[in-house]
Amino acid sequence: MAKGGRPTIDPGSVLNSYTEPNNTSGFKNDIMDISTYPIRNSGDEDVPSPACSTWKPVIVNEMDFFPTDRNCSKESHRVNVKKESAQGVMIGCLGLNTGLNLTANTSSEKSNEDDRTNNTSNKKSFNELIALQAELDRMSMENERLKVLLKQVNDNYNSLQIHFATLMQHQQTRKAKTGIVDEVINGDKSNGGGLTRQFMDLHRVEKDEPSHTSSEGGLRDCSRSPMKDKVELEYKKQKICSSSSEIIQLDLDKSDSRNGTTTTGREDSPDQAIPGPVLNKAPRFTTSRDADHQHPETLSMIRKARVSVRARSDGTTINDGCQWRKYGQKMAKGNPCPRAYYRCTMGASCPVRKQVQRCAEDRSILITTYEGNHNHPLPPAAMATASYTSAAASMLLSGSMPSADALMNSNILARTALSSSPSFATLSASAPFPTVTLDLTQPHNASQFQRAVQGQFNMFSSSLPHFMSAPQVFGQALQNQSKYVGLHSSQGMELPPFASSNQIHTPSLSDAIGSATAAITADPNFTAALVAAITSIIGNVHSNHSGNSTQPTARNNNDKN
DNA sequence: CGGCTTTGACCGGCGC
DNA sequence: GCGCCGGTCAAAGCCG
Repeated sequence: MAKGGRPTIDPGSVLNSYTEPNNTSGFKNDIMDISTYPIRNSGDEDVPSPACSTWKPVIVNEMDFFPTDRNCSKESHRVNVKKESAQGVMIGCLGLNTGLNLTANTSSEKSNEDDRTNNTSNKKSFNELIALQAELDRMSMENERLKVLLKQVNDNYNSLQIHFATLMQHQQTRKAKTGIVDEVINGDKSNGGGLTRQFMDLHRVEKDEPSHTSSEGGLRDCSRSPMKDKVELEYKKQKICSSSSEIIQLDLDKSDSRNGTTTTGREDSPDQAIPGPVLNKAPRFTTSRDADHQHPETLSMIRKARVSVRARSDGTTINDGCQWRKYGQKMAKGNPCPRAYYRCTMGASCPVRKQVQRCAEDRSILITTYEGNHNHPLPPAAMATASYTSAAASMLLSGSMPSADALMNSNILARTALSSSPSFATLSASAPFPTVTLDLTQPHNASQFQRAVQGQFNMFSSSLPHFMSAPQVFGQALQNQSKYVGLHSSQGMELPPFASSNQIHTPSLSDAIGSATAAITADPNFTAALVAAITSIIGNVHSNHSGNSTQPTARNNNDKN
């Protein structure tokens, strides 16, 4: 307990849990966007899973939602026809003669009370008939609508099936090529996690022991009971369908694991030894170049978009340059570590919140999830590193952000960087709110991310002629980052493993990203923040991996000194 | 005394 | 309708 409050458990000692929900609660709110999946024609053959031939889709071609009602209606009308035809009322089951002959009542020349009674009865029956017909029409329309809906669901299901099969094929191909199955982010977590992790489990399922497949795996083990496999697969597919709109799962570890070494920055060219991304699909957010036409839902989604940072830290929270006030702490299901809720107090009514929780599996990992936009200027310390996660967030929100051109460019960077550094980031729109997770627990993740960004910088910067001066931002960014170091050191923050000894003052990229995430939306000019990100990253790369610092790095070092 | 943390209560969404 | 769960509120308490 840092200050005040009733004595209780130290949140720092037990804080956390990965932001991905656990299996029991991580899927209930998931929305699946299958619109981007390829639509299969009804005549297409089912594509069996390469992992298990027993996977057969259940295709429902058509369904009559009101067979009973319709029969009843027909029968009812049939009766009515008999009943009314004598009075000139023509009624068909599928069509109603609206030119009803209502002159039957005119024959009541006797004008006695019996006739009036009969007329009243006839009119009543007629009204009932009209109502029934209307109801029938309504049901028919509803039936047609549901048919269309069912067809869409079937198409989407088939598309997902193809997509899944493609993923499995991709996995097998890559495995055959590399001989090593990737450990994805949080790959050490066997059963926990939400959709992302679940998807990862699918991703890595091929290497799982058969005994592990009872709950999570089993897709490949076709030697087991086909029926059981089918059931499990269907269940898994349902979970995916219900929870996954899309995942861009990037595995950085594979390049290193394949090489058996940790890449060390500048020696490697950005486009070298980095496999292509496991880009399952494009983000579901369609690109909109017209900010004025943003839908309220989209804007709301932007506000709700979250950036999660996984970083090793012994402190209760990572220092991100912002001021936070804790306003709550809860025990999250599936994680023995409590989740702490913080609110930004730098602005009068700043809506930015963050959640801090320790990873259940590895409590040295602190997961910080940021949400919201700062409505106040940020200190340089926060601004400098805010952009680290800007790229990730921009990728997450690609096409949904107001500034179209800038975001397109930022997406270029984000996609390039992240695609070049698989496993550094996991993008998930499946959660209740779209979330991009930056995993900085692996040293090479950070270094590869830096390297990837660096390699793309020239191309990227050329497309941003209107951006603010990169060296300017760069110098300030690194200067500000250097200020973090002492603070973090005093808080027991660990230095990044990739930082060389002679650069002991180089800030932890994890911390930097943490602070960046906190301030991710602080800058209304998102592109400027993105430039700051690029330049900062480049600076870090140079300062971390090269004694021959580039000018910005040297400048930074000078600033630090 | 102001500012902060702690923590139980409360609220709303969601699934059954 | 009920229970679960995540998120938030606010009173209580602590510290400088």
